[in-house]
Amino acid sequence: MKDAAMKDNSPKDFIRQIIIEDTESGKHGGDVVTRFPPEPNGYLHIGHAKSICLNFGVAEEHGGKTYLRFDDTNPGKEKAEYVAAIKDDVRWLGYCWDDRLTHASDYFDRLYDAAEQLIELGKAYVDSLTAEQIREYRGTLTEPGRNSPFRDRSVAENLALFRRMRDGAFADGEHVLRARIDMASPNINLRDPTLYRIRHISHQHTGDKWCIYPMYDFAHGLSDAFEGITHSLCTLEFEDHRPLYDWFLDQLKPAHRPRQIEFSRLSLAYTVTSKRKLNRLVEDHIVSGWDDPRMPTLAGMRRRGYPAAALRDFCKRIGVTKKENVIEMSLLENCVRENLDHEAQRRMAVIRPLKLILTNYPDDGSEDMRAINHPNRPELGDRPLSFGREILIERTDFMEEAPRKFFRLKPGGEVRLRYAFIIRCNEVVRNTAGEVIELRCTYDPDTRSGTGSSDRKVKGTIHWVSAAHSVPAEVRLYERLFTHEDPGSTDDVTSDLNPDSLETVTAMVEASIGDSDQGFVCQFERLGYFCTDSVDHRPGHPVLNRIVTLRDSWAKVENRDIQNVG
RNA sequence: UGGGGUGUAGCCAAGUGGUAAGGCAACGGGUUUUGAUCCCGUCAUGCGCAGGUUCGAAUCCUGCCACCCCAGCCA
Repeated sequence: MKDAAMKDNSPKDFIRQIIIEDTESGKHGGDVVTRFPPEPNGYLHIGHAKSICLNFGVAEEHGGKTYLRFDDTNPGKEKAEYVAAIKDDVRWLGYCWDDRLTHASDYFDRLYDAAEQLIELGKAYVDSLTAEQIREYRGTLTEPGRNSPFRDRSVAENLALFRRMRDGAFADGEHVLRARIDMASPNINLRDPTLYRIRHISHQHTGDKWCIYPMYDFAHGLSDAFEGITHSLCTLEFEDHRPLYDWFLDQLKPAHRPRQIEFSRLSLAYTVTSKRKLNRLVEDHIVSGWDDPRMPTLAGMRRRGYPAAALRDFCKRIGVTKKENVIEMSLLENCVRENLDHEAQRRMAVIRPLKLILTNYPDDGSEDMRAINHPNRPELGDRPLSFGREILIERTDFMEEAPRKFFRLKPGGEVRLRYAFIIRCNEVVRNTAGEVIELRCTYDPDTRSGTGSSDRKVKGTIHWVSAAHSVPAEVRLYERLFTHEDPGSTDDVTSDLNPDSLETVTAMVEASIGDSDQGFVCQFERLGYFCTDSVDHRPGHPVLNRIVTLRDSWAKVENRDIQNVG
């Protein structure tokens, strides 16, 4: 009964449909075992989140297991720093691999044995051509390749040579081990792919134990088999590799036979998801690091304040198909806002302050207002908010020549200061340059918020902060890092960088922000969602990252107001 | 010019022979002491194109077209 009620009837993507068919038919004894196999050569980005949520999600749905496996077959590109960061990111996203943390390098011994087995089967040989010669012999997309002159070495000779490769008898590049398949195959991956290459370099996990390293195609499918992976989910570019993936299983007949299924990568508009390019931003100090809040990495998004739940929701909403896709930024931001709207307490802040004097308020007077922490969640309580004669408001909340649809403050106009009084603007004070530097207003004492007499309605409500009771905070406002929707099409990402991607300003915020603990997330009324920076947080003078703006249309409303002036 | 994939709205995405779900975006309206949230409404006579089969086609057949991936001793 309870199970039926909890049954998820949402439409299933094609991978989930395959898995349901497999479990119902009893394939693999009904088990579901997946793996997330990153190469530790960089930090994880938003694109990896899709794979993580898919692999861990699909296993969870069937009471299955998921391995976190580091695909570390190419030392020199890989670092222990990256494996630590990847573990943090997967954990942060909310997934748990328990004791299933593995490395392709954990299987180097077994992989080596499998290679010898292939040699004995006559299905692999040591080739002594140079890399360039191998390329020439491979043929082209339209022309078949030619057999290497070393293709027919005897099993004994191959075995001897391969063992000497392992024992360090040769320099890098002198020999490789190749599969003997078909140099004329229309699928280039089947034209005797390389299985092992010589690399005299130390490995982030196995140190100097090995000087030969297996290639992805050879290591991956067998690692899947060793771990009992039932469904090996990978991206579309490996589709052509599937015949090879299956070939190894056909030759070596491991006890367990996994199945590779491909799906399309996530691409996000205006976002670079290439480790090589992201690495360059870090190396060139264009950003402060992999966790710079502008970076599309999971570490960057975490530091920026994106909730992990929002990312999980995003991955659920984008779906899983085989179609190339470009997801709009607005979908991600909607997921973030939706999650934050429920969680974030409301506060007031002023980013571009404009001084406002209440001429009929006592000179040294002050009083505490009550401000609720969340308009839709009374259980989150309220807080005192100090009011005084000198108030700071957002500069854009005042317009001298306002269009009719502008219902914030204008000369002679009335507006409510949220949680406080209705005020009227009587006088505009300018400096010698003619810029507005101060507003002189009067307040209506009968309109105090929360009192019975505060029924009087005005069209606009603006936020504010008391000059005497607010504290400064460093606030980072982010625009998109890249200017083009598909920055991946440009090889030089730096030419695509938005110079205005980061604006740091000092804002005046409620004192309660300055006192808040690390990790505080709030919505500044009418400014967007912010969080205290997990790295730079300083009590009393917090550093705040803007997570997302309130809504895209907000910017448009402001533009419309401005346009209407002329 | 070889092989492997993919085409449903501005962006995603269901749909599996019975008359085009849903989300984001956009637009219009209502509530609101945040121009937020929330609520209501509008948004594909049409499923890459052209034929065909069928009482009936996004779904089946044929032929085209477009786009993506593959020639690392990267993953």
